[in-house]
Amino acid sequence: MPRSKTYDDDLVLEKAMNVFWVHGYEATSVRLLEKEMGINQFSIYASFKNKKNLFIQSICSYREHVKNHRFQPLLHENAGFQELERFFSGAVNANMTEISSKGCLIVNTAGELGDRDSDIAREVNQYYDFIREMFKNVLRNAVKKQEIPVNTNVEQQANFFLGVMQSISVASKTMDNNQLNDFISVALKQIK
Amino acid sequence: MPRSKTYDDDLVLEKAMNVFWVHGYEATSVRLLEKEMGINQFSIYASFKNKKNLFIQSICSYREHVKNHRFQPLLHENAGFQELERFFSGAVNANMTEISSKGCLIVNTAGELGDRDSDIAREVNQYYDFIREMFKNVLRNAVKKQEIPVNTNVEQQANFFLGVMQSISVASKTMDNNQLNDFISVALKQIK
DNA sequence: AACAATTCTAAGCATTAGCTTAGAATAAAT
DNA sequence: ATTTATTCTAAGCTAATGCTTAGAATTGTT
Repeated sequence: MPRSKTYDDDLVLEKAMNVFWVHGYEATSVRLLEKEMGINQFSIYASFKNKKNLFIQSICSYREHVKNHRFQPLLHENAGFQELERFFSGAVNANMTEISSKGCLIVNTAGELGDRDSDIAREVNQYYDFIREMFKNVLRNAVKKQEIPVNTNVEQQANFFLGVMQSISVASKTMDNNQLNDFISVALKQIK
Repeated sequence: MPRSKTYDDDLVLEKAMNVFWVHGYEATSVRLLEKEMGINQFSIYASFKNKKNLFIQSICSYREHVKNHRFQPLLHENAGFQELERFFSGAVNANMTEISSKGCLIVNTAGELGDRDSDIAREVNQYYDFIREMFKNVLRNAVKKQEIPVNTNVEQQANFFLGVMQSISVASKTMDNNQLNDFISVALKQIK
């Protein structure tokens, strides 16, 4: 009986996610959102309640985006150190191809909002916990495969690489590629 | 002949710096600034031209602040690896004492604005260049003192520690102290 | 064909943003 | 004491912010 929507929620959400990714939360206006999403303000609020909720859903959308496009090799059952190496060098190359790096949406958010908003902070922490567990699993596999020493402190190394990931997000905005390669090169060889 | 000012430019600038440090650039309104600086909007614009210029001068103020309060041991003629260790563990402890870490104003700025504004980006890069040179000097000293191997790639390690510094700024907002200690512990022992 | 449920358009709401201005207050120089 | 240059107060400017609303348009169902 009702009139049907002329847009797809997931599709416009992904476009919103990209706007937040480029401009950050505060600097993204609803006017800009309706322009980039291709729908009216009314529709935005009808589908996503308000700006903050749209942002939180954008974070979820980003999480999926990144699981499919960046973390996939690391999420394989037997992913080890080789996959970890490829992941970080891939992260640097990804920044090289773009004119100015957007960094990681979640890291950007943590930097911009800190824990000022508890709902958003919760999403950030969930994301980090997920990545820490992913790294831990990869490192355990790497030990099994004898790619890294058996006495490796997996928890410690996972926290280290979580920090490295955050650093790449920020550093890719100011460092050039040689500097970035220096950074991940040192970060990776320390474990051997 | 003129009426004399009732406030000190440097003093209110430092207060402005602190507001930007806590809230970031966009989220800091001129109303909030006049409240925290203790002077009227007119006086702000008379003394600092506009918000952006006030921000840039705040960055300079921060640079001095940090040279005197954080980098001083590293800027000593013969500062070596011991000073580097103390610097990073001190950075973690500084975050521990505060309820929620503010991070580093410059790293926050790089994260929030990227290179969207070229004037601000220039200040950020100047700051990073300064720190890279400082690290290089410290590392050269550390080699001389035989605290680290003679074949250390100083340029590479300097870029690494520049990344580490940026990471601490971001990570201190979400990681707890054990996690942060894991991070700098790995970052430091790799050079041995 | 008429109905009913929902989407869309476009205008408008109050609030806040960065910034400016007119005029009173002040203090050093004459 | 008057002048004069400057600072300060307080009000107000335009534009943008997040969000809402009234009403026209559209669609599947009856």
